[in-house]
Order: sequence, then structure tokens, then C-alpha cells
Amino acid sequence: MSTYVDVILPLPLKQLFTYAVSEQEVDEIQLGMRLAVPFGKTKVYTGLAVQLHNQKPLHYEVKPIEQILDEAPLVTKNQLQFWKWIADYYMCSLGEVMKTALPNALLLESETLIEWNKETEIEPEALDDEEFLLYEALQKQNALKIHEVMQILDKKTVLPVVKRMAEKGILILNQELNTKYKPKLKKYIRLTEAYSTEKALPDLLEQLSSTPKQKEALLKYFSFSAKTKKPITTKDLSEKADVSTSVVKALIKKEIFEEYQIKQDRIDFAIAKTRAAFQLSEAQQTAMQQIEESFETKEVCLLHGVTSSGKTEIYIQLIEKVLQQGKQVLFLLPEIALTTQLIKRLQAFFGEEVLVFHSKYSQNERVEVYRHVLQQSKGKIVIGARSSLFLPFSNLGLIIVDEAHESSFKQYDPAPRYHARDAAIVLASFFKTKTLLGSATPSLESLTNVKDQKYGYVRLDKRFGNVQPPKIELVDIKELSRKKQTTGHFTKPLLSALEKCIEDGKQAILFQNRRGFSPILECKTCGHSPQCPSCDVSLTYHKHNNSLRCHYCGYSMAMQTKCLACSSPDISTKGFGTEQVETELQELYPEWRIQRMDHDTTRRKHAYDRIISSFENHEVDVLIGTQMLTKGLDFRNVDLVGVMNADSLLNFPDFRAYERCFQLLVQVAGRAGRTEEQGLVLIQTYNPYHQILQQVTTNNFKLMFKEQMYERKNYAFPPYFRLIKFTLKGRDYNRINEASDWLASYLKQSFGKQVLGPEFPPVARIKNKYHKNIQLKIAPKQSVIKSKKIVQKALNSFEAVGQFRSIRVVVNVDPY
DNA sequence: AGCACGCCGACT
DNA sequence: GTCGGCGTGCTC
Repeated sequence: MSTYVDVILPLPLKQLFTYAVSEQEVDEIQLGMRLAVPFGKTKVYTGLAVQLHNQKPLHYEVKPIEQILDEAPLVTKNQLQFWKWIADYYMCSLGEVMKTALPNALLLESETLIEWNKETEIEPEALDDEEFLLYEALQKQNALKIHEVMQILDKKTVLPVVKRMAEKGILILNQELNTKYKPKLKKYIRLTEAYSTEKALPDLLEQLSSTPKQKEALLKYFSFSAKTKKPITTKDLSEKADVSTSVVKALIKKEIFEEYQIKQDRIDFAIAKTRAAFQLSEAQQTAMQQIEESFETKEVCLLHGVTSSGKTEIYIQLIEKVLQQGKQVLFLLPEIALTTQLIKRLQAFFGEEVLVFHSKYSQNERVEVYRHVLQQSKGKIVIGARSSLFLPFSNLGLIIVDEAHESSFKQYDPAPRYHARDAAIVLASFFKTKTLLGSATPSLESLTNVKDQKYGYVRLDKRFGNVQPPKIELVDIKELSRKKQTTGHFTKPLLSALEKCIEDGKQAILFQNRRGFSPILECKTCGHSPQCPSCDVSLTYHKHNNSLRCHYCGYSMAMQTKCLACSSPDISTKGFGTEQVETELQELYPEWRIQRMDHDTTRRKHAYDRIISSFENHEVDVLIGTQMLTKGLDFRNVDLVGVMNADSLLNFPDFRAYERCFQLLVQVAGRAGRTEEQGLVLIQTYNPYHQILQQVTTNNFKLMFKEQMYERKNYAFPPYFRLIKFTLKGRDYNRINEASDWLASYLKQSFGKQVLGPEFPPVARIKNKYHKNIQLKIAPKQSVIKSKKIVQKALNSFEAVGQFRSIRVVVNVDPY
């Protein structure tokens, strides 16, 4: 008989924890269920049962579990296997994976609630200041949480005070277990039991003969429920019977009707599917066949299709085939592309078979999607951001990763720092199924796998309906500026092209890869520029609220009119962002309708949709934006795309900068001319002869690949070598230096020259913590598993050094 | 991660 | 002299 259960706790701790279970509980517990368990002196956490056994732990007292939270497993065997792979490969704990994998509302956590002890008589005069403050607060509110007490008393260590009061019997402390998920309930009405038989009916009508409106409502109720067999709300009934709601309320009062509640879906499924038949073009059909052929021998296929080549139609056909086999489909997209047209198209076709899952959903909504997937009750197709990999699929038949080159598929913070594209392939293999990667600008990694015959490859290089690719031209800012043919940040060719475009009744997109007004403010007298007090960066000027802000920690201060160092009023700006582009253009053309789309203008939930649809409806002439513009948007009426400054993309201190610049520019260019007329793309730059920019204008993907691969090989970077990046963080500058030197030399014992650094990143201090990086390169011939074992050993030894306890090490496998 | 315990500087 | 800061260690 098993009497112990091992659980995963949603904490960054490596081990499992063992709890005692009673005989009765053993029968109820299945692996994959959640258990509420006590942890430490006060806390209760949600643990996940992963093993039942009867080996009594030797070195500690075992605590019993508190409660079983599920009636059936919430996490499947497949998921657990996937969690283990993620934890292993990305070098993090299972607890961290659990925290990412389960919707937050399923992870309850206990919270100490502080309540007034009503039994004890209190004389407010006898209380000290802090006690009185709490007394006052508890007059207004029944219960306080610890962090609320912290705010009221305005200090961090409140527990001594609270405990003292609890001992005196003034306060009661309660551990509140909050089951966070709350189903949404809606009130309906029905006949009470006394009247729900046929016999009671004549009696009832007789009783209501003197109240015609009530009788009318009752009759309408009968006809409605006979016809539809559906529940009805008070409001609906009163509308149907054309009486006021008070008439229905009166019937409730007479106990003829009663109210009851039904759980509601928060997510609207009321989308009718059309399955409008469409014909694939010849090119699409060939591509489709090639994909299916490649799936016969290979696990992964890369669909390399230029923008608007009609990849979506191919996806739809493939999904349809998988659905016919009764299997599930996972469709992964970068977060930002999720609110767009693609979803609408899939929903229009598949209707309520489509479930959407992304970060703008509330916690409760996510639980509902999770449960639908688990029970396979609704929606066989899940469209979601990277975290939807963790949904409880049981019967997956295909994974599609669209825009597979997107670096946002890599999670950066917190752990697990997984890459959704790579993890998707592993997940698919657990289900013995296939992965399709789609992109207009595939990553060098994926292309290398194609070259090595690991992936299949299908090319779609004709735009759908034979739309011509846009004409791409470079504009030399340096030369034009010498000839005085620039206005602000606009060159003359760009302005004339804009004018022509707007005159023709078309729309234009301007791309500037920086938000805000201008990144750096500089005093012309002394050269000082305002810095963030807790990070090593200059503050960015934001014009709309006249402030200076730090993009790292969010610190903000009012814009200064005088230099903070020398009080000179002569302040100038360096560099420029979307806000400044907007201002300049609006000043030049006051009559144009200009809209900005960046982090700042899309913060609210529907802001993004609103901007997109107003642009689609041609309520806007020029759209100015950051990267956000490049993600899968399909605008029909755009004739011109202008890139304000391509150089800012090239000058990143990162080995992927050129690749990324190429991808970004090709993606931006793809927004132009998606109808019959050929679009124009103008790229402003100081380096028109730069090889990458040349390759963009000639659309020379092959050359770019060849050259970049040569560089990667030369400098031993991915895809040839694998990378693991270590970031050490700590408040003490000297300590961080010592610690990083220690870890680097430890690693060098095994890896020699393959260890780079330690080195301070460009921004060495963020939120008052110093950062220092070490990079480990793993050669193609070296075993990744063995290397990771050595790394783990190094990290364990590092943690054992007492002096380094205050330093956190972040491990990032395959960093982006 | 959170939380308790324990050791030192800024105030009554 | 105490209170409250933070470094250290532990959690089944």
C-alpha cells in the first residue's frame, strides 16, 4: 500500500517533495492531480502528484497533504514527459515549468488574512500607533492581507507587529486558501417544482386570470421552452412577452418561477463556420503535395513562402485533413500576430472548432480553454502563442508554427527559457506526429536543418494571384543631406513618394524601430544627458506626456528645461523614435490622417485591433510604427513602405543582427503592394552599399544565407555551435566580478577557449543590479547532454560557495 | 520563491 | 538600549 506521494511544487526548486497520504486518499489520488500541501511554517501550495510509493523518507518528518483538489488528472502523462524534457533541456526546475504550464488560476496559494477578534473587547486608547492604524483599517474592511498591512504601516516587516497583536488576542490570523478560478454564472428562470407538472397548469392559468400581463409572460414561457428547449433569462422573457421585467419578478415572488444559475463560457463561440470552399492555385496545390510527401519521411517540414503567397490556404487544407482523422491541431503564432486577420480567417472557416489562447485572455478564460482541451469538449484547433504548447492535448495530429523565424518564440523571462519552435518539434514527436514551420524569411537554423536533410523543404515563391513583388530602393541619407535635400528625418525621395501615394488615394506605412520621441537628451554646453538612477541607460524623451522615461525599469521624471548638471537651457536631442516621426510628418502635412502604432499606443486591450481596423477602413493615410507592423498584417491598399533608418538595425552588438535586419526589412517590404499594382519600398540609410541592404533590395536570400553562414562558421556561432549564456546578477559590483570570474574559470577547466567572458553587457546595471555575462559555446561534435552535466556540476559548486549566495545566475540555453 | 532566524547600524 | 535593516538557510 502506497502511503507517500511525491509532488512538484511551483517553485524554482530542483527536488520533488514527499507527503503522507491516508489509505482513503490513496484510492482517490491519481497522478497528474493537484494536491494542496503545507509548505514551510505558514504556506500552503498547489502540488502536482507525480508518484505514489511507500518508501518512508529517512531524514525528515513527512507532513500529510491537506486536500485533493481534482477529481480527475489535470495534467496528462504526455504533458509530464514534455515538462521533463523542457526542464532538462533548458536547465530549469520542474516547478518552474509547472508555473508556466498551468494557468495561474489553477495554482492556488495561501494568503494570511488578518481579521479583528470580535470576542475581545478593545479600548482604542490602549493601542499604540501602529495597532491603532490597523484597528482603523479593519473598521472599514473585514480582513486585511499582509501586503495591505505593509502599505498601511508603510514598512516591510509587519509580521512582528501582527503576531504580537494576535498573541494579545486582538487579531485573528487565518490562512485563506483561495481557489482562484471562478466559473461565470448566469441567472435563468424556470417553473418551480410545484407548477412544473401538467396537472398544475389549468390551476395556474386560473390563478393568473386577473393579471393578464403575468399570464402573457407565462404563456410565452411555455411556447419558448416547447420550441427551443433552452433556458431563458428574466430579461429575454420580458422582451419576448413584451412586458416589463417587474412582471416576471412578480411571478418569481409568487413562487411560480424560480431563479437558478448555469455556468457560462466566457469565450464567445457564436461564430458560424462557413467552410466556404476555395480552390488552391496550382502553386499551392503542388506545395501541399510536397509537404505531405516530405511528412512521409521527415518529422518537420519548412514551408518557405514569400509574403502573400497564400500559406494560409495551405494551412487550412492541412488542418481540415487532420480534423477528418478526429485529431487535434496546434497552430502557434507569435504573440503579437494573434489578434489579427489570420484568426478571423480560420474562425470564419472552422467556426467553433477554433480555440484561441494568448496572454490577453484573463486567467479565468485560460482555465476554460485548458479544460476544453483536456476534455476535448470544444475546439479541436488551438491557435495560440508559445505557452499553448503546454495545453493538455491528448490526440495531437499536427503542429503548425507560423512565422517560425520570429525570435519572440523564445521565452526570455522567467524560466523555462524555452524556444516554442524547437519545443513544438519535440512535443510533436511525443505524439508521433509532424510539425510544419512556415515563414517568409526562415532562420539560418531552420535552413541548416533543411540542408542537412533533417527537415523537408517546400518553396512558394510566387505571390498569390501573381501579384508583383514590390520594388525596393535604397535612399542615401548622407548624400542627400549634403545636397540639402532632407527635411527633418525625411529625405526628398521619401517625401515625394509619400505625396504621390496619398494623392493617389493609397496608404503608406513608415517604419522606425524605436518608440518614444528621441532616445537621448544632451546638453550642448556640458554634454550631460539625464540617466536613470537605477539603470545604466540614458532616459528617453516621450513627448506626449512631456516626460523622460527609462525603458528598462519604467522610471520616469518630468522633462527638464534646463540641464541638470550645468543649468544651461541649451538642450538638444539625439536619435529619433516613432513619436518624432509622427510629429514631423504631421507638421509637414497637417491635413493627412496619421496614426502611430507602437508599445505606447497599443497598451490597452483593444487598442491594437482599433488601430488595425481604422487603417483597414482607410480612416488613416499613414501608419507609423515599430516592429509591430511586420507581424502578419495584410493591408490591401498600401502602396508605399518607408523605412526611416535602416542603420539602427545593423548596429546591434549581436551575432544575429544582420540576419534579423534582413528578415525585418523583407517582412516590412512585404506590407507593400499586395494587390495588382506594384508597391514601392524606400529604405533610408547612411550605408547604401552595405551587403545586407543590397541583398534586401535584390531579394537575394541565397547570398545572404551563404555569407552569414560563412561568418557564423568563422566565429563559431549557431547553427554550427550551440550556446549557453549565463547572466550573473547582484547588487555588489565587486562581488559580481569575483563571482563571474570564478564561474568562468571553473567552466574553462572543461571547455577552455569555448568560454567567452565574463563581460558586462551594454547595459551593465538594471534596477540597481549589476549584470555580467559568460557564454559557453558547444562544438558540433561535443555531446550536448554531457556538456550540460558539466555545466550543472559547475552551477552546483558555485551555489556551494557561501560568498556568492547573494548572486543569482540565470542560465539561458540557445539564447536569442 | 518565501519566510524565519540571527546579526549589526540608526534612532528613542 | 530597541527597532528594523538585510544576509543565510530551509522548506517534504
